[in-house]
Parts: sequence; structure tokens; C-alpha cells
Amino acid sequence: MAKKTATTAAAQRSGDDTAAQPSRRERRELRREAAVNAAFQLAEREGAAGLSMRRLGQELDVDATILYRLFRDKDELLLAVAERTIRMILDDIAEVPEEEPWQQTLRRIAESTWLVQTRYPAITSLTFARTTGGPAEQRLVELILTAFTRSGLAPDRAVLHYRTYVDTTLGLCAHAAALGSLDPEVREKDGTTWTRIYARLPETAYPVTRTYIDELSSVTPKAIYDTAVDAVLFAAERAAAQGGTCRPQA
Amino acid sequence: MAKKTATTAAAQRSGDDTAAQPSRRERRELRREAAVNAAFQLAEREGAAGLSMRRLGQELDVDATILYRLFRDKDELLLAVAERTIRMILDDIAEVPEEEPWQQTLRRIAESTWLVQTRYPAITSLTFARTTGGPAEQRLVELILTAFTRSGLAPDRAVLHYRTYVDTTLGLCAHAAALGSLDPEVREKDGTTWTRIYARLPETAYPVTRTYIDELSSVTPKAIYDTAVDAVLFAAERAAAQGGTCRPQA
DNA sequence: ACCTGAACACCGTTCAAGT
DNA sequence: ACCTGAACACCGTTCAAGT
Repeated sequence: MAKKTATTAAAQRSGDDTAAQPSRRERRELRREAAVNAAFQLAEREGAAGLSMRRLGQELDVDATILYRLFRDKDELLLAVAERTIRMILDDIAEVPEEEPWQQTLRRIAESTWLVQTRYPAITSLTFARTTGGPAEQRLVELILTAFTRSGLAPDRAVLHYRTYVDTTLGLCAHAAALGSLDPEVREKDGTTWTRIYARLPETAYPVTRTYIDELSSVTPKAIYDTAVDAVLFAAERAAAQGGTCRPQA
Repeated sequence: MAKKTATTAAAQRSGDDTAAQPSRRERRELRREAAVNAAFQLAEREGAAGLSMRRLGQELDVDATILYRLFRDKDELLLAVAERTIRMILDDIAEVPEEEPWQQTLRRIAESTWLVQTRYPAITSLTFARTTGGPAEQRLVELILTAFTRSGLAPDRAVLHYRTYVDTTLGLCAHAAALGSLDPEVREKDGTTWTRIYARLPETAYPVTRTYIDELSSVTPKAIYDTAVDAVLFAAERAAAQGGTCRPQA
């Protein structure tokens, strides 16, 4: 009882005067934010494998076990990190004008997602396969889903294409990020495979691979991503035109 | 010199009499195969995180350090495991008849890939982002690339769509496998997000998500995969029809 | 009430010591 | 020539002991 009163008093104090000391809950949230920030720095500096609870503790100059009072376990920390990446995407796409064509909205979102992937590959490889259920994710889901409903697709089809769009973009971003954040040596092994292995294949057994070796080495992950996004959006367009429900395309 | 002669003699012996003792190289290969087999069993029984060098040693009833004479490190073991999954895919698609439409070939390959993913989710989540450069991968690359050239696409476009097809299918399979092989508790947390979180969203702020909640919970990973494969193949078809090079579509 | 750090049960990998 | 197991430098996580 006494404690509860104290907490409430603190909350009121900070409510009345925004410059006053933050409440316990606010202070906890600030420390969580600081930990998430440090996780970004640490992971991008040392690679995905370098993000350990112990090293994150060092980064923050606190005992590693303190992190376990901010996050239940490492997984919860990663979900908080994932939420932050989604908030970055939301900030980047900013407003969605009423009159913006739905395809353009989705293209812009795909672009922002890719941007975050290129900026934080290590973090992306750790988090892009996860569902956070947090407020940022909820907002982004609502945004993307709204765009798909504007296509005129029936609910079940709209949802199917929404999920295809999301899983494809996230899958490709995670894949690109995984390559972009491998240990340098392993990455070398993986990235130069085309020239190292495939350029030396016997022409008799592998005529097509040999013939296209130059093209194979020069395709960029971004070109692949754009092609996939185009394909997925066009499939939705086509389905909307065929299954034409409310707004055929007038 | 003496050693070399002995090895050659052993190879000849095994060449002459297939039932005789295998050569040192053959025995090494057999032990590598046994290790890969055990890795499949262990990973699918205990989950991706359960596949450690120590436990793999236990599984094989040998000291863990022996694995380091069969594989340079754990990464090389995983690449050998990845090669095996590709060989499974190759076995599953069997022959590609001369007259089979290229789209159907690629659909069959996508189907086999999915099959392997469902059978070995833990292994898939560990390996499907990797490039092995091994013989099985080389054969599969040649197979897929050949199918894309049969579409009539110009080399650079054929390669772009080939890569889009491969990265999209692998990305979605890896994503599905990651969900399918999470620790049961984490998986629960991730898998039931739709019903746990999104069903309780306030309708005012998230009207679309709330409206589509039933559809959202009932989309299957396989339906998403099929939709994505269709989209990617149709994009290639369309590009082939437009950029019509050698064989427009006669 | 909060923090600390020792401790537990694991990793991947190496290498001197055995046979 | 081959195998063994101790050892190193790490993990995530827990909990008794301190302040």
C-alpha cells in the first residue's frame, strides 16, 4: 500500500512537471531503450555473434545480470530490438497520402525495409524472421493491410497477398542481411562462390551455368529484391482485376 | 613416395573388388556421410540448437574432436549437410523430360524444396541460406538455369529471374522452417501472435487488422509459398513475352 | 530494494599427452 | 599414425550473498 502510493506520487510528479525525475516505470523504459541502442551499436560493430548479454553489459558499463531485470531473457531483448527496426521503417515511410496508389505505398514500404536491412545487416539477420506483436508492428501491419484492401481484393485474397508480400520482402531482406553480416571469412567463402567454383565447371556437364557465368556474378541483391517485389505486387494487381469485387479498376 | 604407392594400391584393390576394404579416402568419406546422417537425426530430434559438435560426437559414439578431422569446422559440416538436402531435392525431382514446360519444371522443383523443408525444418533453418558450391548444388543450378533459358528470356533477364526464383523460394522455406523449428515455447509465442495480440486491438486505431483477423489467422505457409512461386514465375513469363527474343512463344 | 559476482551447464576449437 | 581428454575462451541464465 505504502509503496503503491509512492509510485503514484512519482507518476503525478512527472506528469505535472515534465522536467522532473521520471517515475520508476519511465526510468525502466529509458534503460531498456539504452540497452536496445547499445545492442544496435554492438551488433553492427562486432557482428551478429558478438551480441551477447555479457558484452552488452560491458557496452553499458553494468553487470550483465542487470539486463535480466530489464528483459526476461535474450529473446525478449531481441524482440525489443526488432520493434525498434520497425519503428525506423515507420519513421522512414512517414505519411501515406489518401490518394497514393496502393502499389506505390507498398513499394515505398519495401524500399524502407530494404534501407534498414542495408544499414543494420547484423540486427536484421537476428530479428527479421520474428514477430514482435508490439505497437510498431501493429501500426505497420495496419498500414500494409490497408494498402492491400485499397487494391479491391476480397478479404481472403487481400490477406493472402498481404502475407505473401510481407514474407517475401522479409525473407529476402533477411537473406541479404545474412550474407551482409557473415563473419568476413565465411562471407568471402560464400560471396565468391560463383567465380571460385562455377567459373571452372566443365562445359560439357554444365553448359548453361558456364555460358551465363558473367551474368550470374553481376546480379545484385537489390535487383533481385526489386524483381520479387514487382512480381508479388503484380500478382496482387492481376488477382484484383480478375476477381474484381467492389472496385474493378474504375 | 611409399605412402603414395600404398594408397594407390588400396584404391586399385577396391577398384578390382568392390567388396574389399575401402581405401582410406573412401573410409573417410563414409565417416563423413555417417556424421551427416547423425546430424540430421540429432537436429530433427533435439532442434537446431541441439546440433552441437559435442552432442554429435555422442550420437556417433566417438570423441567430439574426431569430427575435426572429418570437417575443418562446424561450418564445413553444415555445408556437407546442406549438400545432402540438395541431393534429396534432386532425387525427388528425378528426371526433367525434354518436352516438359519450363514453368512446370520450376514448380516441381519448388515443390520438392518445400517437401524437404517440411521434413527437416531444423536442418533447413540452419542451412538454406548457404551456398555450398558442391556437386549437388551445381547440378541443381544447371537444372533451374536451363529451365529459365527455355523460357526464351535473354541471358541477363533469365539470370535475374533465376536468382529471384531461387532466393524467394529459399527465403520462404527458411522462414517457414525457422518457425517450424523454434523452441516449442518461443514458437508458441510467435505462432499465436495473431490471436493473442491482434484479435484484441482497438477497432478504432486498427480497423482493417481487426476486420480481417479471421483471414489472417487462417493463411497457411504453404498457400503463401505457392502464391509467391506463382508470382515469380508469372513475372518471368511476362518478361519473356515482352522482351521476346529467340522464341516469343510459338 | 537493488546490485554483484560466483556458479551451472553448456558452446566451438585446440593441442599436449598418450597408445 | 591415430585417438583422447584436458584446457581455453566463450555462451545464457540463476541465485545466494552482499550493500
